[in-house]
Amino acid sequence: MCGRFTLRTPTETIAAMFDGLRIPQLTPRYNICPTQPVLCVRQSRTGENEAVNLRWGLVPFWAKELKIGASLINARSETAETKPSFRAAFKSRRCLVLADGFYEWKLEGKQKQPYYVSRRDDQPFCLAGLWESWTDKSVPSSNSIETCTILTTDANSLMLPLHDRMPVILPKLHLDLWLDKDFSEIEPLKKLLVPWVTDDLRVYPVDKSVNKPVNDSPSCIEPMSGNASLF
DNA sequence: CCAGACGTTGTT
DNA sequence: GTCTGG
DNA sequence: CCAGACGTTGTT
DNA sequence: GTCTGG
Repeated sequence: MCGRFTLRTPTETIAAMFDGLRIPQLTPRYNICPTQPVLCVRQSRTGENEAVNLRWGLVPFWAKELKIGASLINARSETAETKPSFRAAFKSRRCLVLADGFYEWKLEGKQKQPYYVSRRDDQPFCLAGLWESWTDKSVPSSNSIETCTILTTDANSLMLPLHDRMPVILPKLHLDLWLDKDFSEIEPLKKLLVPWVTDDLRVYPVDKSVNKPVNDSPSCIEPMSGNASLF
């Protein structure tokens, strides 16, 4: 779940969400895939928020190969704080992954139909994430690579027809606590990782062109032709 | 002690 | 790096 | 998440 | 079927 998402909001709008935080220039993205750079906000060493692009798919610092990250694009919020791959990041390397919609595939007969989930007002939102830094020790003097993963939780009633899990969307009220690298009390943090229950999301089927990672255009989020929203 | 795993998803 | 299994 | 590859040799 | 790449 949550293996593809979008970020098509103008750079200035994202910056405004974080009180004018400096954001790397964005180009609209309609089909963000694992292993690609994704826009994240985290707390810097000095305690200020910073926006950075991180490779999607967390690679634990002890991993031997980068490709391990391809299977760690999501982390279960119920267990992340104890899993060897995630627990260190959960304590002190939490981040937000910026998105304004995500895709889910539903098995319909033999076909997998993609659906797009976004806010009715098309505003962006923050997904709860973890980040990690990894260095390839098999290649002397190689640079470190920073990677991230998106936390998941139970699906809400809107998503349940598609899937039993959904990404954790954090409300503005909780962003600061989630980002605080010096706060490491597990239970208060876990209480933030719950399904988004407000009714401001919409879901509709889209064309299968989103299936191919190479397709990255507004057509990915166009409602499927001849079929009004089912939700 | 050393060796080997360490994750999620969906599907069966 | 750290835990589990042998 | 889905799509696409999945192998070796020798030669250019 | 399973792994890699995007």
